[in-house]
Amino acid sequence: MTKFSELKLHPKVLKAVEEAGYETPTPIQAGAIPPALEGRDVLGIAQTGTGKTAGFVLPMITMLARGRARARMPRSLVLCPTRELAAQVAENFDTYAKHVKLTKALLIGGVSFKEQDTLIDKGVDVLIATPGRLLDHFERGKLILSDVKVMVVDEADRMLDMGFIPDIEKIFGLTPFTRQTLFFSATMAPEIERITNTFLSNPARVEVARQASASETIEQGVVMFKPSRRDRADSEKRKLLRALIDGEGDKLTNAIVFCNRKMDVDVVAKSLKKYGYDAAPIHGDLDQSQRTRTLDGFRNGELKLLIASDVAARGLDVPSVSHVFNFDVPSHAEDYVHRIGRTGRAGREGKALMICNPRDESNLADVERLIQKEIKRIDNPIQDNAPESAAPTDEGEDGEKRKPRSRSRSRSRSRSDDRPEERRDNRNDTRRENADKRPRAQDTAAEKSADKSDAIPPAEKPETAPAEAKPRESRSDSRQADSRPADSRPADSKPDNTRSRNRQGDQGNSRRRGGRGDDVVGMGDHMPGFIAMSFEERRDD
DNA sequence: AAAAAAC
Repeated sequence: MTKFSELKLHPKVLKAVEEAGYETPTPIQAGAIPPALEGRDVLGIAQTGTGKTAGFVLPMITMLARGRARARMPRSLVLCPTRELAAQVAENFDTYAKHVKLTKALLIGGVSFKEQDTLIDKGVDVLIATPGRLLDHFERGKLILSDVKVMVVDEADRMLDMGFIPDIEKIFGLTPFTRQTLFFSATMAPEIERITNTFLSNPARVEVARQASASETIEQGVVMFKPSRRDRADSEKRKLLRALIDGEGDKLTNAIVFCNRKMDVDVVAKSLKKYGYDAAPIHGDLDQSQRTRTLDGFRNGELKLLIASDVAARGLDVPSVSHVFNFDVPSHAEDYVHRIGRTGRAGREGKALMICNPRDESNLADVERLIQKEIKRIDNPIQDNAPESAAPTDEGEDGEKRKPRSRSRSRSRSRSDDRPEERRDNRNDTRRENADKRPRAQDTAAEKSADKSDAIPPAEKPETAPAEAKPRESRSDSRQADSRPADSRPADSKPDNTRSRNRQGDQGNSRRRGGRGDDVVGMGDHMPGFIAMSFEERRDD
């Protein structure tokens, strides 16, 4: 078997590789490094987790070890589809170029141009970039790509998915015809084939088998989830997730929870946190510093649960994730492979559990067709979604109060004092006057029972926290009025503005929160039935 | 249907 020492890498690169603890290259490395060092174009077809990053980083450092970059004229260029991936490639350069004098710049969006400009001005050997920011620099005239000797396109199929191909073609056009190109893709879609035919010249084609590990070393399971009621589907699904997490016990050292939508990433992360889990969200709408911080924390082991959109599905190198949870069935089957590929890496064991909604069953079938394997059905660990479960347990609050109460609440609510001024002003005058005249101290019980913090939008509605997650006794006195158990309204949940509106006259008892957005303002006593339904219910009707 | 990426 080939060893790194036989690959003609620069001795200083080899030294760094050995110091990092590697001796034997992976198949993609063994296949890509020699032709790359000969100056040939390389077409690498490999999944994530196969070691392809080092497959281009090591030969690049070797080739760049001689010579120096001129101002604004980088000597090499690596393009990545996401910022995290670009950052990760940059780290690889740090690791393997530590004995070589090499300058690099990371050009990604979401951070200021200034530092990037400064580096470019001084001249860099390696430019690692996401396409948008690279072109941005170029268009501002800060960057000259005519001295690029090596260009790498990483995760090309993902670039395709993300609509970056025109940008990539443009960038190809800005670099010299004579450059060397290293091109990596997990699949060879027709469009990718076209690009490679256009921009690669007689490439060495290196293909490694589809990650066997994806379906073999990873234990997979799926829970077919049926909510007891549609309006409880979301919270029950989160409860199921918690049960799945809990069920893994100590075997779960760290995990990624994938959701299909950014909004769900936020909601799930917030919910888990509230229940005392060590969780944080990552997706493309969060600012870059937070993304970086969260990911760093996760890598360091400071963060246990990473709740992620598909920004984290591919390419991210998180060394040892014990579990992957798919909160949703991915709608592109191949995303499933990428997601679960975050666990069971490098021969370690991994476990991937998924929740499947009834409406996602066809997606599940697609996934199974792709991986050519049936995913084991797991019983729903929560057997008692039925009413009685919702009764006296810690779930009680969440389950019990909603529907029956909502009618009367919504009625009395429309006359109560808890509305924000501007909204109250929209209501009819008599009513407003009546409401306003009434001294607070004499608020009727009905009104009091109405004026709880129900304005919390569904996404933010605190779920009842379990006993062990009951922290915050300290509540500001302005809130003491709310006799709901302190634990059911965590201080860090969003609706603070809502609460502060509700402060005065708020002597109510604990009973009336827990609704969703089913209270209506401005409709007097009558509320059309459809208003109380979720969007889903309306659509289905 | 959604996510990602440029300001």
